[in-house]
Parts: sequence; structure tokens; C-alpha cells
Amino acid sequence: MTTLKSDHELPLRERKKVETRAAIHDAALRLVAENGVGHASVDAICSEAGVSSRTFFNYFPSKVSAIVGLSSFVVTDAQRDEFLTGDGERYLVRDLCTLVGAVMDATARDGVDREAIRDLLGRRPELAPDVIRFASELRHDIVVLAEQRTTPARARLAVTLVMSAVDSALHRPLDAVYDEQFSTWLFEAVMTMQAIARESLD
Amino acid sequence: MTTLKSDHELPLRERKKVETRAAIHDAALRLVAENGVGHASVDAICSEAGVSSRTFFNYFPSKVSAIVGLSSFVVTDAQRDEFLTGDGERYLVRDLCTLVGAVMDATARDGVDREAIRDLLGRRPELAPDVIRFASELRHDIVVLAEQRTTPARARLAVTLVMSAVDSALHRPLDAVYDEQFSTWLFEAVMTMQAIARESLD
DNA sequence: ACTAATTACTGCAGAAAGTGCAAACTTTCA
DNA sequence: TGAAAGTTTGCACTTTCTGCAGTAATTAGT
Repeated sequence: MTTLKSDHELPLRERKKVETRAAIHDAALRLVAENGVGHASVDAICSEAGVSSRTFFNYFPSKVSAIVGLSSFVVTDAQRDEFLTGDGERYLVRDLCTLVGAVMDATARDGVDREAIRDLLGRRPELAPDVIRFASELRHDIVVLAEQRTTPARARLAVTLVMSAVDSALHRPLDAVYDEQFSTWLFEAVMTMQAIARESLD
Repeated sequence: MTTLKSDHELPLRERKKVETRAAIHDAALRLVAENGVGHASVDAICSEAGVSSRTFFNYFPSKVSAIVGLSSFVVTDAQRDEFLTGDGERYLVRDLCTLVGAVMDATARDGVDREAIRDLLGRRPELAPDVIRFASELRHDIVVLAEQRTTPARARLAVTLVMSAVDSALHRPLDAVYDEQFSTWLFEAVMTMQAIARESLD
């Protein structure tokens, strides 16, 4: 159940929306975990959730989106502004970690269960390409932002570096507490990558 | 025209296969460049190339695959063996660059035009997610290999680092001669990422 | 040069992900 | 209660992609 709070004191209509959304997401997660991605068609998920397929796409723009439980990644104006107050390439990677971490933390607050997704990716690696494709949308937004602080080439490089860390986070935890502050964990992952590179580069 | 050599002295049937393959790929590339990804349906590409849609999927497993001009990335046994002679984490990233570079160079020898693809991605950024998804297949193979030389977590981190460089290469050239030796260029890109990270990390 | 065996091409039928539209239904609020 | 606003649904349609079976073309044997 992905209902975090405030099931009460919400108008009936809103409550139902939250419920169906959760029903679809839960059904998707369960079916994929049990039967594999291939046998979890949209129609199957819809039967399981008790909605029509048209309603399915009313809540989520794609199948993976329903599995992940997120319509799309959103960079808020505040997050964008804070990032852009940064000074050129100074602290660029650190600021990118902060920004991406904030976006990811927001999704967690919206009920996205990173732990569940990571488990699922472990059990069903075929999903990875689709999830990566889904996340590439966020990636693009971030590149556009980073390009306002350095050259396009270096912006892409820096963003790629940080998104790499996100990818790793979706697969394995390096420590147990990263769920608290994602940006901190990102930061450490980037430094680990650096260390690996340095040790084995030449 | 993506026929590199030996149009002659090949049996007629083989020659025709090479020709239709090139016809499909060229049509796809042209249509996407002109009309955008949305208006370049498989059917449209087929008319342009003069084949049936069934034949299209006989040559390429997906639409992006036809655009890129490659059925799939292949790691040869020799490449795999050479990589696995390497010693644990020592030179891991360097060896990964060599491996991935070799695979990419092989595609170039098979007629894949990196320059054309890079131009296309510049003009039609909507394509990027699909191309990334396509490449994630190679990524998976490489991760499996890297896991034989270090822990899964560090393997993934190292591979991601190198694939990041590939991604950058698909978008912008950092220098002009990288087409000669892709692995060298990869190597430099990884070090550039390191430099960016170091400069702007703390 | 004619036949027989491969091998490629094609059409057809169909699954599955999505999308737009208008009808039917439900909640809300006056 | 009844109108307004919002939600769900069915339907028709597009697009990518697959299996199957038949047809057409290349090749090899005599």
C-alpha cells in the first residue's frame, strides 16, 4: 500500500484517485514480480486492479511508469533556481548531486518505494533498459540546466557522471542509510567511481 | 551508401542482402533526419526503401536498430577472453575502455557511421532515449564480464563510468581524431570526467 | 538449360502499447 | 434536487513487432 498519509480529511473524489492510482501501481508491481515483465500486460494489470485499460493510461503515461509508480520526474522551480545560483563549474558535481538527490527524495515523499524497485530490478533485470529509458527524461532536463553553468560537452559529462551514480543506487545499496539523504549517497558513489577510476586507470 | 567494399566477387544473393540492408538503413536515416522521428514510421521507411514491412523486421529487430544501422552489439570471444585475462581490479577501467572501444570499432568496420548518428542525435534529441535503450544491451553484457573481475557493485560502477564516456562520444566530439581509436578517446573522456569531478567536488 | 533444393520476400492475422473522442456515470455544490 | 464539474469507460485507430504459410527468386546438380 503506497498511501502514506491523509487518507482521511480528503474529499471523497481525491481519495478515490489516490486509491486507484495505488491499486494500479501495486497490481503492476505484483504481477511483474510474479510472472515477469512479459506476462504482465497492461490488460492483465488492469484486471488485477479492477480498472479499464483506458483508465490505466489516464493515471500513467506508460507501463514502466506504472511499475515505477511515478508519472514523471519533476524539477521544481525552487530546485532549479537554487542550482542556477551556483557559480559556473565550481562545485558543479556537488550541486548536481544535491539537485538530483532532491528530485529523487521528492519522489520518495510521493510514495515511490525505491527499495521495492531495487528488489524488482534485481529479480527482473530485463526491466533495466525500460527504467533507464524512463529516467532519461530527467537526465535531459538536468543537462539543459548544467549547460547554463559550463560548456555543453562538460555539462553532459558531469551529468552523466551523476546519473551513473543514480543508476548504481537503483541496483545495489552501498550502505544501509542512504534512504535518508539521497544526495549524500550520490556524492559518495561519485567519489567511489573516482576512486575506482584512479586505482585502475593507468 | 554503406557498402564498404567487395560489392563484386560476392554471390548475387549476398550482394542483394547487403544492398537491401543498406537501402533500409539509408531510408531510415534520411526520413528521420528530414521529417523527425514521429513522421518516420516503419511503413514510411519501407516504402522509401522499396521493401515490405515484414522484410524490414527481417533485417533489423527494431526501428532504432535500423536507424543506427546495427542489429546488435557483439562482444567476440577473443575480446571477451582478452578482457578476462586481466587481473582483478588492476587496470579495470582501462581494460573496459579497451573492450568497449574494440566493440565500437568493429561496428564502424561493419559500416556503422558514428558521425551520421551523432549528427542525427544533435538534430533530433528525441531519439536519445531510444538509442540509450538500444545500447543498454551491450551494457548488460559488459557488466556480466566486469563482475568476474570485481564485486558486483564496483563492477557496475566501473562499467557505468565507461558507458558514460560512450554516451558523451555519441553526442559531441572532444577532439577531431577520435574516430581512429575509440578506446583512446574513451580513456580521455573518463579522465576528463575525473578531472571535472575532482575540480568541482568539494 | 532444366530441375530441385535453398533461401529470401511477402501478405495476413494478431498481440501489445498508446491516443483521441464522446457517452455514461459519480461526486460536488448551490 | 439538480446542474456543473470531474472520472471512467468503450470504441476505433495507429504503431511496433511476431509467427506462419505461401510465393518468388537464387543456386546447385545433371
